[in-house]
Amino acid sequence: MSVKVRFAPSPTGYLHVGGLRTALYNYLFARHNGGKMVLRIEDTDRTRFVEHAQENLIKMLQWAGIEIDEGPGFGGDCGPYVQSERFDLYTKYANELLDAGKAYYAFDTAEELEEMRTRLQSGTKGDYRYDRKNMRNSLTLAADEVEKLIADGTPHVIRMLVPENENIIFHDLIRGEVKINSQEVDDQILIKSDGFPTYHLANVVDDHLMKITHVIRGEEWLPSTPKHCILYRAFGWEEPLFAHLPLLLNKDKTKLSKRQGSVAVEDFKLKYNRDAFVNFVALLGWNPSGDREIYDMNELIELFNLEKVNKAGAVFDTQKLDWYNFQYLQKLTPKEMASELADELKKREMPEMPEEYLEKVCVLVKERVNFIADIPDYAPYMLGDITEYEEKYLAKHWTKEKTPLMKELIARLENSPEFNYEPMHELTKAYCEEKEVKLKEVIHPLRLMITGKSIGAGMFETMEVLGREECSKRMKNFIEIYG
RNA sequence: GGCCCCAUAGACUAACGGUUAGGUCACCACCCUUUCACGGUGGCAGUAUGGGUUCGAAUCCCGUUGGGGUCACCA
Repeated sequence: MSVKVRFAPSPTGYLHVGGLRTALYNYLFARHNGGKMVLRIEDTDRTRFVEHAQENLIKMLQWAGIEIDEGPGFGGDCGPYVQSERFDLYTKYANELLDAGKAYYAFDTAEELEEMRTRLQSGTKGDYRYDRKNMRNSLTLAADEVEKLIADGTPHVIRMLVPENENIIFHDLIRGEVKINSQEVDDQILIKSDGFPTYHLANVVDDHLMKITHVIRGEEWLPSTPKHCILYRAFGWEEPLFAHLPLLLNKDKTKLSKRQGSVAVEDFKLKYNRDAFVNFVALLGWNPSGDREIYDMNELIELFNLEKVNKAGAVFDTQKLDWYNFQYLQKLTPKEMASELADELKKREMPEMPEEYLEKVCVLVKERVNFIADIPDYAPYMLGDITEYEEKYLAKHWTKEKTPLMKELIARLENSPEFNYEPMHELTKAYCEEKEVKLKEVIHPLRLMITGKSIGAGMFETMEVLGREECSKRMKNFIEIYG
């Protein structure tokens, strides 16, 4: 049987990085096995629906390079792929369970349930499960009474009838055998009083109908998997294979959440290189063995397997992500870098510059920044006039006494036949020998004049990019102020 | 609290009974050097704990401790 997996998010806002990783693993698994990737939108909670969330979800998946084979707007034989459009299906299957005596109606109000919980809580066990024997439902009420309540339009839900004292065993591809006694499983609501299904019902029905072979999802679903198993059994359907992925964690090891930093993929999209981000996320919880760190999408597909997915959660630490960004930044072409830099300039409302020039700037400083967007801060002097001279640097490397020495060097540099690295370097070295000073003695003052900062790329490379005219202007300007 | 899952350095991880426990990020030092980086070399730092099983355990089993997840008419 060919592999078919699904990513089934709720359209409740942005795409969470944890969700993206789940989607990525599903995708890698599907592609590795020549299978299909389904996108299903789980929008059964109408109160949490967010406009445009679906489009955003899809946009982010596509940005990450995750291709969808079946889903809303992607075609496929098992549609529709949006649960709110499958409404009738769930009612039909719920009724099937009702008829088979594997589900029942319940008429309890929110207050009654609340009461029930406080009552159970005060008991010895701390058991919050639905007390089916003492509540208002079709198990405790007479048949004609139930009929009447429904006919009167009394709000009601459908609950699944969990078998008593039965061991629910399922095999998880990552965790091995997991066993839970049905005593621990609640009589889960299948159909809410608004007629919509809950996640559990919709999920099981859809996974079955869509012929999903592997359910790969986050570990937070592990505790409710027995419910799903009970449903598969009640319907007499074959269960898919389950794989519960380790969670992505905050620094304090709790489930990754918004409170402790960005978790929206769109935020990362703004800052990070796509391939760097995917590479990083792929290796959070999975590793193909070996000492390599850099993998492109095709390699990830080729190497991915569920057996090597870890069991323990992984802290989402952006420090390493920054390093990945640096690695991928080095691989970009000058043109790609220049285009990013141009975008950044625009964002900062800085003057536009010729692409050719920006390319040179990027090549000059790329191994000194983790992000292209850092360049305007790292080397503002490449993108505009010098606004200040770093105080400490000035104090350390400049005194008025240096004026004659520097003036003559400036004159020679200005007249260098080629305003390039090599001749200027040679010229300056020769000058230092002649004057019997170390190269450092003149390079620091030069850097000060040209950049105003103590850090930066090689001096003559920097001057070459800036050009003869600009450098000449800056050197003269400096002498005028401090000479 | 009940149930479930998990446990290799600060972080990500390798090891699938036999290694001086390997790699990467971060941090530190040195080399390179024209400052800062890059690069190179080296360093810091780990099998939570107690028992078993075994000739031999990070690896298998049990207990303990610790952490997490989950217990909704949310997914």
